Amino acid sequence: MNYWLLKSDPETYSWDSLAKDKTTIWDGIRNYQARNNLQLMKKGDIALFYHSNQGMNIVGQVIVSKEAYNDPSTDDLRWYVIDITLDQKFPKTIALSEMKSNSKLQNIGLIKQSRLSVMPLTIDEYFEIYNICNLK
DNA sequence: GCCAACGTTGGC
DNA sequence: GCCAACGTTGGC
Repeated sequence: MNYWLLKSDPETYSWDSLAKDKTTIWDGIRNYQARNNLQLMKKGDIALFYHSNQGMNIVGQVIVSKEAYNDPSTDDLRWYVIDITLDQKFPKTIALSEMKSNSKLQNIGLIKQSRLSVMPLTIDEYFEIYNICNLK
């Protein structure tokens, strides 16, 4: 089991859209590093869902429901997609500013490489965020 | 709306 | 293979 973080501009595809769809194809990745990460994702892996530009916070988590396959929205065989399925909306969100000031989260791609849209998390990083988002 | 960071493209 | 020019992303 591995842990990931997926970034989405809510103007393009928001958590609310996923809440209606339940499962969606994660397409449009046109960056090699993000693509390489996509290809490493296994069915059952968990990904935190981050809203960029508007919100700038983590709102919930999803499960990888189908592993990487060729992006059907293009003939270009370089690009891949996965399917994700809604898992859980968090009771509490965590903002980018909170993550930036959390000493345990200084190495996550969100902070170190702000343009990367698919990135791995360590187990410790994942649970640090998960626990904050589920605090009573 | 601005701009830093970064990726891509194309001329040489 | 280098690098300037350009485009895009995303935080502020």
